[in-house]
Amino acid sequence: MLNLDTICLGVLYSGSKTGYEIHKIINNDFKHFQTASYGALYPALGKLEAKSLISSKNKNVQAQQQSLPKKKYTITDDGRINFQTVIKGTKAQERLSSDFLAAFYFSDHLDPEDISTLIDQQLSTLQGNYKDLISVPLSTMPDGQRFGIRYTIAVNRAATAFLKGEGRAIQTSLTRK
Amino acid sequence: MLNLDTICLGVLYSGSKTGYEIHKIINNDFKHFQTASYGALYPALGKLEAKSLISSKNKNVQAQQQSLPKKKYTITDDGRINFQTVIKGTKAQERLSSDFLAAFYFSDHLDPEDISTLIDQQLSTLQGNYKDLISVPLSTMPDGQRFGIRYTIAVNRAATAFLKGEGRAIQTSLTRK
DNA sequence: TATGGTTAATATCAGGACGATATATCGATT
DNA sequence: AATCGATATATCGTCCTGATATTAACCATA
Repeated sequence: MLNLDTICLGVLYSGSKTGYEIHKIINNDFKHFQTASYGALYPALGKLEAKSLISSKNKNVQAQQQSLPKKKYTITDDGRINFQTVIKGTKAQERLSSDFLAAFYFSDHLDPEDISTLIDQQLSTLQGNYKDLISVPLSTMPDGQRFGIRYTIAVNRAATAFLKGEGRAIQTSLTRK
Repeated sequence: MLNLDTICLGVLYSGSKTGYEIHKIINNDFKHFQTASYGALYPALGKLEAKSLISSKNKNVQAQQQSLPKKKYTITDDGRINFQTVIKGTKAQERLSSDFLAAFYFSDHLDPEDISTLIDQQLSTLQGNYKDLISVPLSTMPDGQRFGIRYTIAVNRAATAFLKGEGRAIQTSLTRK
């Protein structure tokens, strides 16, 4: 699986950014396939800098001995080479971890209201994601990125349709017990 | 998110099992929503036993000082109570981490053959998953579990259909560059 | 101009989880 | 008797999450 190091290099490929900005990009633009916490991000950036795949420069020049330095990170030539190599070797792996499906697997231990709540929560998550996905400017983005968004929309639609069509049925079926 | 402790309790709820058996159940029956490595599983079982939510017994009685003990784990009454509580409080959260979509996001750095390979790999993964999903005995399983399988099948079908329908188009579109 | 609230920004830590590696046991076939 | 695949436990380095803490910059309004 791709690790956060590579994702960071990919984000920095198009221009220098602060850790905070990288975090925002990953958890907004990439959120349908990747997220990252600060607890993972800053160590990753530190490691990349130690390996000279990125470099950093303080935003405020005179703020030498500031306690929180506010750096801007820039990808190096080595970093670009490393990214190209890794991304070309990437396999189409993916991993889903779903509490929604886990809860359903163990639904013997739930009562009908719980089932109802789960379906409502899942539908609301799906609809939130959908809203985000259709709001991205498809026409102005690269083909590969657009393809990813449209793939994700197709999957999202199927999930929503299934829940809307069969959600009620499973609730009544489970209520009958 | 549900952690592995709860998943283990859920697996042991229906009967005593070895760590190896628990691993097999999670990575076969649960694989569409959860996986677990041994490196996560054995520490989790140790922790659960320390908390008296499960107990263990050596399979071979006379094998006291055996180097690898071969234990069978059993859920305790406290374990059952804990599981019921946690599963009832579960929210419909899920997290996808996809190298397939990440690679597409960065497809500027790939050439047409790479794109081709990625789509083939993803289709083959989807078809493998599909085969597994339709081979489970839907008619004899609890409603909640069947619902989860059918939901997963619906999503899988949509993904496959999208890739089959539009995969060729994206390849030619990216080749034109 | 001060002050105070929101957003921008960096950092660390405990606890979970993965992936690789090592090792031991068992049953069946050769 | 040998050996091979399946069963089985365990640990370690590394990565990631989620929580928490702290600091800096920006801007409105009193």
